[in-house]
Amino acid sequence: MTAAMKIRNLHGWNVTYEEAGKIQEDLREKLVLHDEGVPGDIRLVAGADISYAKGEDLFYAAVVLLKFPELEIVEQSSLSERVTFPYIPGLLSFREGPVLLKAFEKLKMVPDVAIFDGQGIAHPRGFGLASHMGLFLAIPTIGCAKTRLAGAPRNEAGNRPGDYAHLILNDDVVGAVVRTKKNVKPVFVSQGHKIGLERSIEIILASCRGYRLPEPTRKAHLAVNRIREASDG
DNA sequence: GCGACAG
DNA sequence: ATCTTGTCGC
Repeated sequence: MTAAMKIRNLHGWNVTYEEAGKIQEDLREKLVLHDEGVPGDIRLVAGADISYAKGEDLFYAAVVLLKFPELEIVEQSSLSERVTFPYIPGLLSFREGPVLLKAFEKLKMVPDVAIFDGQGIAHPRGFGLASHMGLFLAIPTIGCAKTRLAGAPRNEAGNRPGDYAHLILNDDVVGAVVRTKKNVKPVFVSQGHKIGLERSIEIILASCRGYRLPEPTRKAHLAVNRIREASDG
């Protein structure tokens, strides 16, 4: 996870909102949207999440690595850092990306695929958080968001776990609304980088254990909140 | 101008 | 995302 550091330094995160949008448009062309480098037999999946107190700029980030398909935690890393970039729909990666990348850099093992709490290409400029992280980490990534940012489901997803409906944006399939649990709102899955949609959906479903959100995301969420409260905040 | 808007 | 109490449903 060290190659990412060079790329990030070349990139630079101190940009205007307009420049950020332009960066996304440029980088989206570098995305690989098919299963490339994704082992046929995945053994390690990563989940990452951020937590912070309202009105505060101190962010806590945590990444957990789970053995797959057992989904047992085998490694995790975390850190806290000041963040000033505001939350702007469509530019989330510029706010949460830097600290998330640092958490990944502290890992000893490299995951076969990483799941992020946000969109992959189901984004206004086709370059959401998961895509951004995938390009910088140079590993397969999947976006698994709790709500919609862009696109519209072609139809309503069934109510059975595993049912899904394609997400359409500008006549393109950019993801899927996936039911991970019966009678519970579906999640928005989209490929981030180096992976295709069908494989992304398969991995998300195989990562669920009775809850709406996949285990990597849940575990990272629990971990980061546990760390934040233990840090007096 | 109006509505939408990941976390 | 965070804050926050109770409440409805399987």
